[in-house]
Amino acid sequence: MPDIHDILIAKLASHSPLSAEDQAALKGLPHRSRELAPDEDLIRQGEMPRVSVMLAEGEVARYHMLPSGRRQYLSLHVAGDWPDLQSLFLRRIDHSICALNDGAAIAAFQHEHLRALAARNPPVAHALWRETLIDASIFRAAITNNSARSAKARMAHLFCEIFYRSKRVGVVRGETAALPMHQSQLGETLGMALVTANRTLRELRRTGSVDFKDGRIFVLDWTMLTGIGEFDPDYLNA
Amino acid sequence: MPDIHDILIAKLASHSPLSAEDQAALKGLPHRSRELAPDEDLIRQGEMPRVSVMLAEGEVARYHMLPSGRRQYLSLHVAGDWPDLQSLFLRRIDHSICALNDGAAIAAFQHEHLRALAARNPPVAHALWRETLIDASIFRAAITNNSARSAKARMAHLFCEIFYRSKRVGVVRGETAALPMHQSQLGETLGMALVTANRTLRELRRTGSVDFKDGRIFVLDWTMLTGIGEFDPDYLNA
DNA sequence: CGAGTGATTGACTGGTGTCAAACCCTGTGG
DNA sequence: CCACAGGGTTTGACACCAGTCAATCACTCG
Repeated sequence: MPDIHDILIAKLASHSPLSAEDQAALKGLPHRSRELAPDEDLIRQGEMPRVSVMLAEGEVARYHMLPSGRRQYLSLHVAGDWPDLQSLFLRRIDHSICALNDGAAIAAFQHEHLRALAARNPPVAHALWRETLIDASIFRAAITNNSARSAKARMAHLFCEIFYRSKRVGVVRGETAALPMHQSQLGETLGMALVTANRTLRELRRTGSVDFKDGRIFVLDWTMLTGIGEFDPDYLNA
Repeated sequence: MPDIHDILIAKLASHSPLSAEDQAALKGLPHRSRELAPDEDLIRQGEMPRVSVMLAEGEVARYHMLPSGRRQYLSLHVAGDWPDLQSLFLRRIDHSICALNDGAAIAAFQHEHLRALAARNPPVAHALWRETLIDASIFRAAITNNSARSAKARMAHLFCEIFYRSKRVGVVRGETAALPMHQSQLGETLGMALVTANRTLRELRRTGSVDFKDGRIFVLDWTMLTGIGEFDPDYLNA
């Protein structure tokens, strides 16, 4: 497993300036690492966690569970992401987070340690705060994607986002990125039925811009794909 | 116009503990107040604002503008909300915010003042941070609403949320709350065409649980309405 | 080789979008 | 005071996209 603190600092430094002193303070943060079993819930809707985790490896997803049993995925996370940093200042968490397959490893940081560090080190606080704001920005993009775009554009946009974010943290191999989901889960992310997800994927394949199989995205024509999905990465950088 | 600092402190104190000292510090924050013209954009997509605003009165909405010209509303805001606190730590803002009608008044706080106060006063920082996290929680609810619910449930859920949030800040008169939108805008919020919004509203009226006209929601049967919309306010409190 | 899971396709139905017209209300001007 | 214009709402007709049901195919695993 790669070094937790390296990932942590690389991620925060990628959007927020951190002095050597700030970085040292982050390195001093105690944490507990562990691997997640496939499908294991890291946090469940309604819980009041006392730790926040950074994803060190693999992919996890946030989701809502509706009364009907229908699952709605809210966002996907790659190495360096803090999928539940939201819980640092929310009493009760409104969603669950699960590992998508068997490669996920996390580092858990106690809320009290994070809060104490944030209180005495404003640059670190700002970096973590910004991390949660970029999350919010991704949520906004998802509202628009699932509400205002055609099925084809929606799926293309999702592929673009995951590929782009994976590339930024260096987990893209060649022109393929991991998206360890089944087509039914793709549907539960994009707000469409399994059969529609399958047919939409067929349409996307026909364009020659992208493929998706065995839980991986294969980008064949990035320019075309971003065009179909109206993808503009501005919202990710912030 | 009501006193800005009263609204500010009431709102933050409603979810975060603030000592007398914290409250005094907030009262010391300089700000500029002004009214917004109907449809006036408070912030535009792509800008890099140097202030964040708290809404003192009226209603404003965030939205994305798509290349096609289609508008997607992301969230609605009532008195006490900080619709663009997100910009405090985001370089470039990915969405616009506009006044919905002619009653909106705002108080603008300079980013540097907010950051300085947050740096030297952790409880205030936490309160503001939490404010942005509750925002994110509302975004998540919108993803699920627009992706996984029927048109009828979707609209009912929106009405519930606006009514509930309006009630919490004391702007509900009788059993009606302001939602100063046309049906076409309702559609652009819920991801449906104008005609569908109109027909969905007709269905909701038939249930006898709610009415919507002249930019106001009329709640006739709260229990039925929350049932139709699967509304659970947990995500708002946090 | 059979069982099980996920992907794919077909047939059918129902919901949603588009186009278009009629209606309602309000403000304006003759 | 009435005629008219304009914006918003409501309704109808119709096409089409998307959901459901169901069967088949492909692949892996025991």
